[in-house]
Amino acid sequence: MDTDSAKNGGLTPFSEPVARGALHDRLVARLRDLIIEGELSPGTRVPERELCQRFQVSRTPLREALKVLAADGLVQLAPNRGARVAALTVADVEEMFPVMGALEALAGELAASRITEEGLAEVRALHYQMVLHHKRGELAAYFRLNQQIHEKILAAAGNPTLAALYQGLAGRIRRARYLANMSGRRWARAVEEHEAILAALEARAGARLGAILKDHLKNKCETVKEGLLAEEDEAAQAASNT
Amino acid sequence: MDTDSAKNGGLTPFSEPVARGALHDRLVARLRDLIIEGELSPGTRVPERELCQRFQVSRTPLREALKVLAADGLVQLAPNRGARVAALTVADVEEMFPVMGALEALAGELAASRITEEGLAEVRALHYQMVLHHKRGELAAYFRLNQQIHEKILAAAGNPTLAALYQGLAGRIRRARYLANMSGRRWARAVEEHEAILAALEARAGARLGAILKDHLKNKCETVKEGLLAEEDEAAQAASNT
DNA sequence: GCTTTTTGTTTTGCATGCAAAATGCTAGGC
DNA sequence: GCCTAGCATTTTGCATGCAAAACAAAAAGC
Repeated sequence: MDTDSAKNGGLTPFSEPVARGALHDRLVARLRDLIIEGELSPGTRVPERELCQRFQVSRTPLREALKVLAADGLVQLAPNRGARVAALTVADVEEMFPVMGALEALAGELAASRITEEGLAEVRALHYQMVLHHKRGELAAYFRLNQQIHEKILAAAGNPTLAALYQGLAGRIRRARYLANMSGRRWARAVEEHEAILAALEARAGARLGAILKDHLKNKCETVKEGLLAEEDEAAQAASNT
Repeated sequence: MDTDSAKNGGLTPFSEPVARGALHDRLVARLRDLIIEGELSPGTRVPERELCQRFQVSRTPLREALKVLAADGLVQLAPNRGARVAALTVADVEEMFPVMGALEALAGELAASRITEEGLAEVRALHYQMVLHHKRGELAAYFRLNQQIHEKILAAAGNPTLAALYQGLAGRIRRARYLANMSGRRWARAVEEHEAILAALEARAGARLGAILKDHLKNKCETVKEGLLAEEDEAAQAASNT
């Protein structure tokens, strides 16, 4: 294959000279998007040279960005062998989900006791808008609101360390979201759980909220796992067709 | 002041040409030690140039190492302003302790159901050796064994993601350990808690172990906080004496 | 005397160059 | 025909060089 025509897939018509801010930080964000969107397939090598040309930057900032992403767990760095996009296996998700469950449960407990009336109102607004998106079957918009709600709760917990850790994990599985096609029943159940979340938050029932969130996350991760399995099957089929 | 005579403080008589492995990785470890040992005071700038001379490396790998440490939260990177050693405030510890509590509680739960008889025997051996060190008043040795026990539990949980996250946080407060001088009562209590930990682990009582660990960690962090407060007072006194 | 501006120095950030390791390929041996 | 050894190419890792931004200090203005 000649350079970049294959992988770009039409998404990036021109070279992308990123604009403002600290270069390596922008690269981190840019690469993150590339990985999440699946443009950089998991398991494949990260073509350092190619990306340099594409982003019109030298290797130094790009390498720095890769280091950061490696620390975040999105890529794996082998000495003298470059970077590979970290593959998100089902086993990985099964590892991550109890951890995220514990973290989000803690966030819920803290948020229940610390959230302001204003914050509560914001969550409520987000919640009902999300419900609306569910009714309309707008999955992407639903996901967006869903994420915002969880972020609000995390913020209300008032614990940046907790938030950072959670966001790190969430970032790693975010890619899987792109291929998660929730069944109608699962979706409805998720919305129900969100009703319970809001109720617990309004009642400021920390322990209960924690338990609900833990459970909610468990279901969410089941969804992710299904999507991942489907992807793996797909990949296996593609391999056998070669 | 001329170059490096002031800050090195006599601790490093010669230049330290580190030996084998990937350079930037070694630098990460080296800098970590420097920060933990307190040679790089919190809040101060990390003298990039100086460290380059000291380690006989160029700025590129050192900068990469700093990026990694920043991702770990040990240093803070300000754009165009370089790196500062992240100060560990009491507020930080108060943020981190509930998170570590949640993580270690989860680790305990998982470990209780997954630990092998052999693993259990290892923990038991470590535990009783630790008790011995307590009786002899050997604080440093006690700390080492203590840490090993927690690592064993973490390993027994069989969840590398969880372990990595916990180790990350533990690494950040490790520095504070260097100045934590436990009172006799606190120490005795910690040992008692460890007795309970071992008992719960042997009984494979996951939930109970989780609760104990959470509590144990709470006390541990109280100790750290006290040490930190003492340090802050010390710093304040030093400042007023200037 | 104090603030403010301007200039000089240091430091940071990025690009480039070069040596070593790894990868892929070809030729030779079994 | 298959495996192995040798070589060429690519890729990684580190060092260095240069421009811009930040920091510090001195001078001008009020």
